[in-house]
Amino acid sequence: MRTEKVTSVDVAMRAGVSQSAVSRVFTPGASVSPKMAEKVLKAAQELGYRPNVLARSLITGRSRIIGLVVAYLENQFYPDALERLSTALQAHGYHILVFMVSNDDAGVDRVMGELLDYQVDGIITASVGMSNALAARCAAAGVPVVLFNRGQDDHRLNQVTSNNLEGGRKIAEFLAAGGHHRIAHIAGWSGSSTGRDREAGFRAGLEAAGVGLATCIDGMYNRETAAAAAREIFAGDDRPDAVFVGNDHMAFAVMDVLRFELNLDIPGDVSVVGYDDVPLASWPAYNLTTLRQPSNRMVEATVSTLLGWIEEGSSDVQKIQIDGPLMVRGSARIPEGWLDERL
Amino acid sequence: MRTEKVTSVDVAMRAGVSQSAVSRVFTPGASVSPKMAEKVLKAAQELGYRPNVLARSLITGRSRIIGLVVAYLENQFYPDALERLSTALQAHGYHILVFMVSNDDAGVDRVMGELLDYQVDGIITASVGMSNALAARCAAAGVPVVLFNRGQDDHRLNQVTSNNLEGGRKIAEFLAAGGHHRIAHIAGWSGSSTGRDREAGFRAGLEAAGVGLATCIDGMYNRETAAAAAREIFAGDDRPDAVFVGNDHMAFAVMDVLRFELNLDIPGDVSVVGYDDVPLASWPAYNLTTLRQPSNRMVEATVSTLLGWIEEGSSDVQKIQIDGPLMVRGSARIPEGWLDERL
DNA sequence: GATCTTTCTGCATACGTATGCAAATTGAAT
DNA sequence: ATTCAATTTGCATACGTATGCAGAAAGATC
Repeated sequence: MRTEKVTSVDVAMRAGVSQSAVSRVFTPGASVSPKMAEKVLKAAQELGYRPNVLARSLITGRSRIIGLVVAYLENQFYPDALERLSTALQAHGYHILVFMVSNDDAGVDRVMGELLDYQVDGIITASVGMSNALAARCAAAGVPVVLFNRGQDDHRLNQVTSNNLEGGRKIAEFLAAGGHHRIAHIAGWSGSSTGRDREAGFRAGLEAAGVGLATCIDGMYNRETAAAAAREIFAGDDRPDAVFVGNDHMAFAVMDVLRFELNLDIPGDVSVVGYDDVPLASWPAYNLTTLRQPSNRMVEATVSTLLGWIEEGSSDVQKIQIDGPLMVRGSARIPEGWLDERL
Repeated sequence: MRTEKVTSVDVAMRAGVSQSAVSRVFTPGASVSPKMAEKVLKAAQELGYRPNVLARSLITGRSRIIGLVVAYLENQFYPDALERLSTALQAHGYHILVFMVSNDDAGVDRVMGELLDYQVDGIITASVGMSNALAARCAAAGVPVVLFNRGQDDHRLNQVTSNNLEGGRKIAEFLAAGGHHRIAHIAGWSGSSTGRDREAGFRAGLEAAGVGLATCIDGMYNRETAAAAAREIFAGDDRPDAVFVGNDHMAFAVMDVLRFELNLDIPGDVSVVGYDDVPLASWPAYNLTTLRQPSNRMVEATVSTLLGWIEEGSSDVQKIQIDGPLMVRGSARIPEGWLDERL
């Protein structure tokens, strides 16, 4: 069953030329005469030859592999991003090697070793942080890193996020304008920059509008935790009339609790706002008002940053924040005249 | 910024031994004395040496890379499977290289070339078919293939699916027992074995129960197409009282149309049954009755088949079908006594 | 046609590792 | 201590490709 591979040497013999000639024909921009190219391509065709990427990488030092580190794909935002990233990189001749990881330092640490073993040309972490020691190791290995949807202070790490502060602020403004009085927040994981920034922006926005924040619980970006938080917050008599949930994935769980366990009407009794605008948010069953993270533009920025470092040897660290619009739908009361103003 | 890599030669020099000794220390099962191992590991530690997987692959002929071909990650079933596959393979020291592809022959064809260029040890296609020419090419290259959630006649291709025929039959039985009279089917893509088998099983089951199939439209595994089909089927006066939708992903779209466009009650006016049991199906907003594809067991079967071929040189082609239970929830009328019988 | 440039080709070597073989070391057995 | 077997080690080479260098071929110029 094991099959003899056809190599550049085989092609060279068949075409009656040297191995280097074959190599050059398959190396864009190398110096080859038209008739040499023709001979070689013909022979290659006949033998079914294709260059061995791995062998090539050994000498060029380029593997055309990008390592993607990701903690979980349950939140629809990430498969969506993965699909876009993969497609975009594929168009540039790169491919994604996937590393699933538990989102703690030990897990990331272990995986990062394997990652470097594969001689990846670059690393994207999706919603995963990185110890400074690791950042240093990647830098030492000459492998550029882009944190996707996660911020971090380290001066070696590129990062692409939405403008979470501003996003939180917009949502506060929207809810305040809607005349809500008791506003709650089920926050994103406080161990993540996204969670912290959205909360900070939200708090700042409320303060600016002169409205207080009634309650705030960390939802850990987890469905169960968020559901439990919702039960707790909405148990008492003077329940909130609005809640901003740190991402859509949790917001769906919260809406399920409010509607099906507590029999509350959305948005009649409570307004719910999420963050991300995953596809599901726009499906009628949820119809969730949410702040869009423009994943297409985030992916674009991620890819161009990464390729800039890899192919053009760039070395200025990018900290890119991308603004997204509030997608006003039916899960939250819409302030008088709000939609008109924005047309 | 480019950094000199530390190689086995560097370690050898530092430890005062030969390069081959270093190699052996890092090759499980090789013959090395304890004190040699100690010396080498110490030097390796100090220099931060780790073996280069790519260079290793050049000589062993094993890349420890599995190519995953996938058409789209919108249907939650696939990110879920991807996560499980990646985790399982990681535990065996393999990693997944992702290839996104449009689900037509040309797309698959193009991508399969790139795939082989990377010298992958095996290929998994998720819900993607493969021309016989391609199957032949992979066989010729000695690369085993497992079709995940897709059947195909080719005798060289392993495949792991749920028992789609039986699943379709179970659903028919359930709907018939529920006393439905006008039963419709929005089928999975007829270009796929899963779509065809589920439909065939469903038809057979209905026939066995003496109930006719009112309408059947191909939903192409696509939300929009399925929604359009629902509008068409449920437009007239004598609308169906039940519909089996070829997968959950489409079923959600159908439920949205029924509820929010046509103001029908589920399951009061119409029963809806899906296929897959993705996580979303159990969320209260949909609470979808559906046939579970046990993705954990499907992944297990896929991984063990693949590793059997790769590591033990197995060569019997597996066509594995895994039975799944019907998850009875609230989207379809439950036949009298049905739940009791099954306890 | 002779000379000078330019373009093309082959030779040799390098990338980082694994492994067959023979030499060297160790240990056991006498 | 001597012999023999078993274990460990180093040497040399191979994997499949890219590339600097020098020589060959092909054009360009007069």
